[in-house]
Order: sequence, then C-alpha cells, then structure tokens
Amino acid sequence: MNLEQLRGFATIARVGHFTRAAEALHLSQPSLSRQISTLEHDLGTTLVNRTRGNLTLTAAGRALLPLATRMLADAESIRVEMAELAGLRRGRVRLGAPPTLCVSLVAEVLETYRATYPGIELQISEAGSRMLLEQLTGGQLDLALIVTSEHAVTEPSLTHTEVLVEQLVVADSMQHPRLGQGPVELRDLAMVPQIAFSPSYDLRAATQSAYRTLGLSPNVVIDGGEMDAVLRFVQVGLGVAIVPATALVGRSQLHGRALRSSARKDTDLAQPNLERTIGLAHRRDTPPGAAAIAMRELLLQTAGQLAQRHPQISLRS
Amino acid sequence: MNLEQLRGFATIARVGHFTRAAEALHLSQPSLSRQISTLEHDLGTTLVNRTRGNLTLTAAGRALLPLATRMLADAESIRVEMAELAGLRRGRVRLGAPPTLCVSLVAEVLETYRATYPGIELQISEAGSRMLLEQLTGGQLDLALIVTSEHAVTEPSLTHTEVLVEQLVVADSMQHPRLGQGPVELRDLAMVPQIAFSPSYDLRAATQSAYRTLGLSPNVVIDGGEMDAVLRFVQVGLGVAIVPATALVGRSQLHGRALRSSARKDTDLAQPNLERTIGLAHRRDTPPGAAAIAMRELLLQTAGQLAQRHPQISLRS
DNA sequence: CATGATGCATAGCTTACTGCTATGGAAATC
DNA sequence: GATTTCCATAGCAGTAAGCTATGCATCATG
Repeated sequence: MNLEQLRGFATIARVGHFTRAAEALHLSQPSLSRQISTLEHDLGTTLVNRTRGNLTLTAAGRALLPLATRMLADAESIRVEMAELAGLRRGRVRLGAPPTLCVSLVAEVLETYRATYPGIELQISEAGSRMLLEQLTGGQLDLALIVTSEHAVTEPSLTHTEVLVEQLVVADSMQHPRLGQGPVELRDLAMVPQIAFSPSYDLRAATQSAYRTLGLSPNVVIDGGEMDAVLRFVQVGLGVAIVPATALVGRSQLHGRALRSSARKDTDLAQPNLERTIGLAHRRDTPPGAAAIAMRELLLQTAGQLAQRHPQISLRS
Repeated sequence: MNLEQLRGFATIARVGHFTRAAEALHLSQPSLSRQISTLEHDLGTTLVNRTRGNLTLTAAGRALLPLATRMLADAESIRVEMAELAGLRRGRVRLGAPPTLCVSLVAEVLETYRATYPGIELQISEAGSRMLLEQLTGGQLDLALIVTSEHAVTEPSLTHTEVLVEQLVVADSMQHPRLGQGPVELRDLAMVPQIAFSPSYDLRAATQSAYRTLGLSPNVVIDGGEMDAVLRFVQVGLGVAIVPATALVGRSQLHGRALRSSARKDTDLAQPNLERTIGLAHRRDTPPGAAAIAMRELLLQTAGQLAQRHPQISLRS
C-alpha cells in the first residue's frame, strides 16, 4: 500500500471512471488499472465493482475511502506545513521567458507551482532573450529561461544551466495539411506558404539565418504574427510555420513535422542549425530565495517530463 | 514522500538513533539514512539535527511527527479493517512443520502473521513429514511444510507446491571449530566427532543414507538429540552436526560449512543427495480459508527473503 | 597523542517497482 | 453484426530503493 495507490483509488471513487480518473491524475489508464489491482491484492479484497457504465465501491471500498481521504489530506498538510517552515509560505518569484516557451513549459510549471505554493506571488516577464538578460542583470528578474544557442550568457554577473535542447519543426495543420509524410527538407519547404513571426522573436532570426545559409528565401504569405495567431493561421491551413518543438506540446490539431537541412550528407556547405538550446539563467552573486529554488527545481523536473514524452525535445544536464 | 520514509522518520524520532532505528525496521543503516535524506530533500527542510550522542528533531521535524504518526496509524487501520472485511478478523490456521524448519522459517513467519492478524488462532504441529501428511489427510491440519525430497506427496487428496531447496551443511562452532576453511568432503567428515539427531527426524535418515552411499560410517559421539540440544552441543565444541541450511539462520555463533560428496567429479559412484526440497502441502478438495491463504502467501514471501539472504537456500517456484 | 570504536554519509551495484505502448476481450450502441 | 467504449493484460524501460563496502568525523582510551 502506498500513497499513489490510495490517490488512485480516491480519484476513481470520485469520478467513477478508470479512464477519466487516469486523465485527472495525468496517468495512463493501464497504469491506474494496475495500481488499483495491486492495492486490491495487497489488501486482500476487491475495492471496486467493475460493472460497465457506473463503477461502484464494494463494502471494503466504502470502508477504505474515508481513511484514504484522510491520509491524503494529511500528506497535503505535511507538504504545506513543511513549505511554510522552509519559508515558502509567502514570497515572490519573478520569472522571465521567451513567448515560445510561455505557451508550454512555463504554463505547465506555473500551474503546478501555484497549486503547491499558493502563497507565493508570481510575476512573469515575456520577452526576447536579450531583453530578459538585461532584466536579470538589472535585478528585475530572479530567473529567466533564455535561448542560449542564440544569446550566450556573457555578462559576468550572470550564470546559467542548460535545461533542454529542442528541435525546430514545421507546424502543419491536421485538417488542411500542406506537407506530406516524413521529414521535410528546408529547400523543399521554401516554396510552401509560410507564416512568419514578428521580428521581435529570437525564432525569426534563427529561421532566417537557416534559410540564408542555404541561399534560399522562403515564401512568406503572412508576416509579423504573435505565437498564438501564427499557430491559429497554420491550423486553418493558411500555411506552415517553423516553430520550436515545445510550442506544439498539447496542440493536437497541429502536427510537428521534422526538419532536415539537406538529404546529401557529403555536402561541404555549412549546415544551418535546426535546434535550439534553452537555458535557465540567474544572477551569480545574489543567492536565490527558497521560492526561486523551488521554481528552478520544478522547471528542471517538468523539462525532464517534456523530454520524456516528446522525441523532439531532449534534456541537457 | 511515501509511507516508508514516514515510518523511518517516526522510528528515528522514537529511538533517537539511526542505527538502532534501522535495526528495529529490519533495514540497513545506509538505507534508512538515505530514506531520511530523500524525505528531507523532498520536503525542502532538514528534519533531524545530527549531533553525535543524542539526535534531536528540528522545528520542522517536530511539526511533522504528529502528522506522520497519524498517517501511519491510518495505514494500520486500513490493513486491519480490510482484513476484517476479508474474513481475517477471526479464524484458525493449523500449520504443520518438521522441527528443523520450526526454528527458522516458521518462527519468522508466525511472528509476522501474529502481528498482522492478531485475531487468528494459530496451531502448530511439529512432527516428521510422514506424520504431517497423515494429519493433513485426516483434516487435522490446514497446511504442512514437508520435506518433499524424502516424502513424495502420493496421496491423491493432497497437493503441494515446492517452496525452497536448501543445502545440507555442517554446523561447526565459531569458538571451538572442528573444521578448517572451505567446503568439507563427506569422506573427511566421517572421522570428525558428530552429534546425531533423534531417529524420528527425517534428517537422520537422509544423513545416514548419504554416508551409506559412500560406504562410510560416521563417528557419532552423541546420539538422539533434539534440534536445539544438538546445536548447543555443537556450539560448545563437542562435535559437528549435519543440518539443513535454514536451521542455522540467525545463529551467529555457529557456522555452516558447505558439504561436498566427492572432490573427484569423474567418479561413477552414485552421489549422495546433499540438499533437500521443502514443499507446502494442503488438501486438494477443501478450499483453504482466508486465514490459510494469507499464511501460505506469507510463507512463500518469507521463503523468498530467506533465499535472498542465504546462498545455501534457493527458491523453487 | 595516537588509536580504535562508534555512528552517520556516500558510492556503486542489483533488484523491484511503476510508468509507458500495444493489444485483447467484453459490453453497449448503431 | 460492425463499431465503439472501457477495463485488463503483456512486455519493456527508466527510476527508485535495497544491499555491501567504505569514508569521515567524533569520542573514548591506553
């Protein structure tokens, strides 16, 4: 018997559905299924009547539920009390991130962080990497996610750790695809209608330089959009866009097709860089507070989960 | 955070000592040490002040203790309530076992079983395998551990599963050793003074037949003893005795030296059998009650642990 | 003052557990 | 009767948690 199993049981009892409960727990259905059957075997009783349509608890299950609920509540109390004693009851974290990361990694992290440390004030600064580094140096930020492959951290008062490497991919619509199966070559992509980002994006510079390296100029049909608008345009089939892999996480209506610079590996031409490295920067001198340390830990952990789930994202640590 | 870690913490808080607490939990000291440091890292606070001599809890530790204790109590309640609903609140198990196993496997199993299901009445029948099989057939036992390598289960109303295979070893005193290092050959052992068991033991027949196979007759100096007496005689140096490996579990003052029948492997002579197989028998017709099933599970589990810890004992499943 | 004993931490390894994907089978729905 | 929905099972991979061996600090002792 362990807390995860009890949490699984309590969730099933609440939603009356294995599959839904698994979703609520961010777990696959078979994992939850086995969690429960392991628990049942361990306790020597069945807990849930699996009748199709509506699950019900057995007598043992009904007896277990209040105890399980209380234990989970106690576990939560422990977390809260310990966090208070560790100085995480109140405080502030100021996190900077480029727009491309705000829609995926940062959104997920903030959701969890808010739930875990509800007393901590959160401030987000969405800007380009150069701007973020300036804000960090000026003390307006505690932590900043930056594109280190574009903007090396040269400022001596700052330091950073690399968090993940993500491929650049071509976002294409599921309903109105512009591309076929398999990886796309940059040279073939140039002719396909493209949606380009606003020049303030690091990503735009990276994309342009990739094309320039191969002596190509893309067929841009819409220019200057922000992330959400661009992805929306792609979705309705106006064209495709080159985006980092994390920007497509959780967008089931878009497909991220792998990007290849050239089919011929024996060419002597310089190959454009089709991936980017994300780092987490902070000041070297000022020791980060407990709230910032917790944020950093959570960012690294969540990045690890992303990398595990998506082949186009990998860890760098 | 998990229940094992909380149990570790609570035990340390109780006994004020890592090493002692580890013993109380049947755990190695490093395992407990890491359990606590993992918990501390997870909760983001130190819980224990490691000052030599007397450990004290930090403020966070003092805050954690009552919650941890309550969760552990709840976990225990769950076990008890589920056991009651599964029909293990009251009942009876009648277990038979040969004397050689009662001192080790059975003792350990009964200790755990009694703690887990205090309402179940336990009856132990200590006898030879033949007698046990009769009692099982006659309905005077629910389960019996028997030496299947000596007494095959031929009775059609019975069935059995093999539990473990154990080597026969030579018990020798630590303080007054009769033997040198390394494995002993049966032929060399014959001259060393021996303590022999009472003829009612299956073991005695097995030992005698092993000697007879090689045309040897041992130098028996004391005859007819029961298990505890024989081991005691060995311990004070009166002689050595051939015993199954399980009989020496937990007896740190005795050493079990491996037994070999012949150094020459090319001999054509039949080799005596220097191991024995232990099986768990029960009636085929009568379905065992919940109490007996729980006993069976626990026996198999404990046998697995024994096999893991002792190279001369191995599983058979 | 050195020397050994004691007690917790660390390192390296192996096993077990828990997550996943792919797939099976039964019941409900069209 | 085909399809869909929903839970169970199988097989695999990565993490976690156990162990032994060893390190390091502190305290007692010759």
